[in-house]
Amino acid sequence: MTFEITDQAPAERCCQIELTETVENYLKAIFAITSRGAPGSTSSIAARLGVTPPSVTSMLGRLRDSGLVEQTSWGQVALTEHGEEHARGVVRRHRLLETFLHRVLGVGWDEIHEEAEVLEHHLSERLEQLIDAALGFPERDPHGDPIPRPTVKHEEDGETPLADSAQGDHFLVQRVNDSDSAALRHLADLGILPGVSLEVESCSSGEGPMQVRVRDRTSVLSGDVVDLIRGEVCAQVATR
Amino acid sequence: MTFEITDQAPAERCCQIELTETVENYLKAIFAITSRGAPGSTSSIAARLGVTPPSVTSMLGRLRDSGLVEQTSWGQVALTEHGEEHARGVVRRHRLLETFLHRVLGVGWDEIHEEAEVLEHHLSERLEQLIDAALGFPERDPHGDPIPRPTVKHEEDGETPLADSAQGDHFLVQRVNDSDSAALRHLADLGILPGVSLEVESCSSGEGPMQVRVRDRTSVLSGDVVDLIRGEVCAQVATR
DNA sequence: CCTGTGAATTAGATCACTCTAATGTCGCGG
DNA sequence: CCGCGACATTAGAGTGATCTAATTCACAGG
Repeated sequence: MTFEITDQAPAERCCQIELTETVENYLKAIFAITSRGAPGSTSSIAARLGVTPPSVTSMLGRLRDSGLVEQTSWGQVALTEHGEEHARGVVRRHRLLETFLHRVLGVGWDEIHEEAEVLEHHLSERLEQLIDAALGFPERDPHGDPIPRPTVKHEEDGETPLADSAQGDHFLVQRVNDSDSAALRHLADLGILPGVSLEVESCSSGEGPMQVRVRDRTSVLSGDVVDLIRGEVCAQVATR
Repeated sequence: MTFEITDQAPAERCCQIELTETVENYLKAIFAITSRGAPGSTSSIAARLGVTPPSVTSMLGRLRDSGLVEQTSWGQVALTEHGEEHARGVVRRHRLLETFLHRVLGVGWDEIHEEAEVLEHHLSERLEQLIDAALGFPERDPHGDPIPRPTVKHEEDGETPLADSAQGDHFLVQRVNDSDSAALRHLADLGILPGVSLEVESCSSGEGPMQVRVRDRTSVLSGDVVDLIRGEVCAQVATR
């Protein structure tokens, strides 16, 4: 029986840890996992970051000591208020950068993610603000994902996965997960972008591939690709 | 027809060391020191990077093993061809970024250095090229420093230090060292920018302060500030 | 109620980068 | 020619981030 009380004052002894790129990536991973409702397990974090579970355990110890995460049950963690704030900041910079690179430098829809993935950790607050202003305080990035305002909570995952729609449904694409360049190119080729409406022509039960129609073109999307798309199921919709 | 393809990938062997931010900063420091003609001593590198001499010795060992520097005599190093190429790449990205931040985001003359100092290590080749093109392939950054072309050698230090000019000389400012924000603000206040011509009204022998006139305004520059300015001594010049 | 299984953790090691303290090496002035 | 001062290097240690291998833990099936 361990003495896991750790009731040390949750006072403002927040940041004894250095917010390195590594730490930010851990926070971002935990944020991404837990904001979808999934529990923040050691192995899920390890899988997402491409490291081994022991590495995660070790880092979680440091994050816990700095008050950025808290243990909820055995092997489960959640971000504290502080940790979530930092994580949202990283996401904000990521999406601002994507928007900036796309609009200002013309970097392709499918390439901005990798660039932003690096730069998000090295953008000063000043540049973040300047970019935000230069873009006219955008609310969504080119993939349709919402750009969190600084320190203001936002709804990360309001939309429905495409996989949840049924045959015959009309589906308004609002967001496309940006982590896979090849998939993004593929979707762009098919005309599947945020703001585009499509119709579900057939779908296997469960999580198989789907056949969808965009305007007059029918395409088959693999299950993996389907999982990247979120939006709204619409009873009746006019093609935009 | 001979098949002399044996030596096809010599570039592959060079990088057994990871080009981390730290390594790039060492290369940049050595480049900055040796391109001024000074010998690359352990302590000068240590001083420039704000680390202790033993740290430098240790890093130099790794750089030597990777063929990026070579020992010239006791405690003296110089960049190899490879090392210099990398160093110039970093300088190129630094100056491109300064130009970009200044022209596109309107970041102040005196603030771009700190931002570029971080971002230079995280700019992909693709973004480097896009920024270069978006700026119209600039040849000099906002401080007047030349932007090296990729892989093409350039003359780093063709100009004369202001300190070398004599009383009565007309001096065309071409470059202002970008490492000191406060000095840059001060010089901008005095109207001393690249492309501006000034007249030396008086100077102490050696390296003391100087009194200079820009248009109709006379200013006294401390020795430290004088050392930041490079340009050309002109017999006769029209104020631009 | 016990045990097997899978996940989490601990143990022990490595590598990069840094430090302080101790030692080595050069070159110059007496 | 010797020693002294300045500089470089070696020795030894610490931190961050990672790994593999061994161990511990929680829970479910028999």
